[in-house]
Amino acid sequence: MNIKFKDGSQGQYSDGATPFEILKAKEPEATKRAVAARVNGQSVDLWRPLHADAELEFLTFDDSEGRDVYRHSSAHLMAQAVRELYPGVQLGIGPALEDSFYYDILVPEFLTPEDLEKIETRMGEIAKRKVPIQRRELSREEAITLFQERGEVLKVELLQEMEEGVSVYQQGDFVDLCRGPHLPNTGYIKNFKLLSLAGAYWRGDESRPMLQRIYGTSYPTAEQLEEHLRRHEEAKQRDHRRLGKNLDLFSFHPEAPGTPFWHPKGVILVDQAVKYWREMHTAHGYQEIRTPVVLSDVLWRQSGHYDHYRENMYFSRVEDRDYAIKPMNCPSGLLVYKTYQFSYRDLPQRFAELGLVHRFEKSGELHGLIRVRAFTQDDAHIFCTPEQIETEIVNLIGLVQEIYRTFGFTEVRVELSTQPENSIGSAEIWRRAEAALESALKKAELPHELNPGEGAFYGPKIDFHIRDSLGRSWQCGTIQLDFSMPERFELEYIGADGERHRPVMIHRAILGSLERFIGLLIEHYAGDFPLWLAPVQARILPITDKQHEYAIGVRDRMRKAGLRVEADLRSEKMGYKIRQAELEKVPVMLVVGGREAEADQVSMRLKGQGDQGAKPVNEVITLMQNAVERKQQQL
RNA sequence: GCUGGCGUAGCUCAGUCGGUAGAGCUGCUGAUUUGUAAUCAGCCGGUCGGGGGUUCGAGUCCCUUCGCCAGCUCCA
Repeated sequence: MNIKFKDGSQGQYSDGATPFEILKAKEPEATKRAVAARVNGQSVDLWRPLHADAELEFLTFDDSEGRDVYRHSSAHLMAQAVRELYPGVQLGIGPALEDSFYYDILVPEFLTPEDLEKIETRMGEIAKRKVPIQRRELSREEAITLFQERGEVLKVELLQEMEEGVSVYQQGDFVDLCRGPHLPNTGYIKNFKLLSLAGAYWRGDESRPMLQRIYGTSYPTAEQLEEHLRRHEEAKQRDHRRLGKNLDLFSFHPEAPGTPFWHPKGVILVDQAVKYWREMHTAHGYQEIRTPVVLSDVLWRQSGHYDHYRENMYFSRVEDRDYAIKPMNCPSGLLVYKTYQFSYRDLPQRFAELGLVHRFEKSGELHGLIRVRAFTQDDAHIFCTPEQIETEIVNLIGLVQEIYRTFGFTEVRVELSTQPENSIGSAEIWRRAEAALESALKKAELPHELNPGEGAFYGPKIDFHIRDSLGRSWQCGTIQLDFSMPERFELEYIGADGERHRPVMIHRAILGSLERFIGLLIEHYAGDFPLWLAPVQARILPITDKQHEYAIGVRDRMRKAGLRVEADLRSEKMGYKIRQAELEKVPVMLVVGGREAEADQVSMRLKGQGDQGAKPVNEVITLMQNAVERKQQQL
């Protein structure tokens, strides 16, 4: 048979040759790196015999597909070790992740970290034996019998939902239901580490039993494994909860779980972000409103929140009347709109609101600033005619991107979420709304993923996601198109024809939650904020107390110039004061000794960059003002 | 909410087998007057998350409750 290779070459091989044999004949050295093959675009085992002409490619750990094979086989190796060590276990599923793998296992006894060590040791033994990993293709019936005999009820359940023609992989006594491909033998898995242990519902369903999920990672070389663990350690250092405490930005207290207490430095961060946000919104034709936090339950019944969002809401009852604490700002926006009589000439109307909303979250879902129970949405509701939808949304996408860029976020994932099960509005309305969002995304040339069934209950949405330090992705911005609320609240505008028409409503947030956004911002910059955001922009460090008066003078001049400046007047050595300022991540340190005081100068030291030499005070002020003005990432 | 883990001084953490709670940093006082990442000395600081129990005796063992962490589920 004739085999074509990716490099353009081709060769003749006898029928039944495996990719491994072909590679060995062609390029013996490369067999060490190959983990799987791709035949006519489909990934297969290196030991799968070929029987027809084909295009052949080899996958290594450097390909994401090859990495998945490596991790997937690692998961099998781990499962094999667990089965050998703990009788009576049942396997769930065990896929590869981006840079790790896991296996969900039903274990009669709870595993402990010590168990992980035992499992690791056993994995090492099995790997050393280089146990061949073999594929077998079975009928569904045969597979069900096989797993039933082995007491693998979970696998049988999976099989019952699968199509005819399945494959299993066997290594020694261990058999697993799996599509593959896999490594040729367990000896390929050389460097691995089991990372953590957690519960996970079987098939992600709260009502099903909880399995134990074991996470691990594996690499071909020890250096790569070390590097992975080091990166993980580093990521922990930039965790916003840790930095928030160290940098004195905010605190949490059991008296109000899930709601941050902002400290003075944290407030500066929030204020700077809001100041910029206001400038941008004014420039883009928004007007700001401010509405109540506690509103009558009658309103929430009318809006549909009572029926569709009640589990997440807080309620209050006074003087025999029921109130709800707002989980969203939209109903208030609608009430404001209704106080006006708008003509088509007045639209679009863009009402922005920094609204404090409360949403009840189950205790286990809270996470620092990123997942809280009370947060400030940088909300806005745009009321427009149906014809204006596309332009509005395309412009909005541009605004979102510009604002993210200013904060240094360049890696943003975009999703289009469509009608959920629990929703209001007719099928026709949903179809129109979804089509409108799709065409706006197309026009804006924004690559995006589809997230079916994840829209808001009143309309589909475009979501913007940002990753945290540990690689978890969080929704920030959102653009939601809503034909239903205007209907429910009977909004109107007067058209060119003199008749009453119904406007369309766009709900949108860019930062999403101020709290979440600041949390992600802290992690993004690892606390090293650009000058315009830094809570303390400069600290003046006099060498002896002879310069105190001069230092205070410089500090006050800089403050009058609009800069956030402190002076460290403690009787400490320079090295100590610098160390403190560096640890507190103050971007600019200004050392003043006798020489500087004499010449109206300061010695400028930049955080992480060291001494920049003496400069006139006015020059430093101008330099810093410019960096703030331009929102420079670096001074 | 669920599964598992963790709560000791303001912070980071020790505390063995159940036998009188410890260190460093911070803070305070004093000395020191310092030139680019830790000057020295002394002092203060604790209902061991809360409540209950076992015990002659509990930071340590048991129950319960609150909070936090990882993951699951759910969401900005």
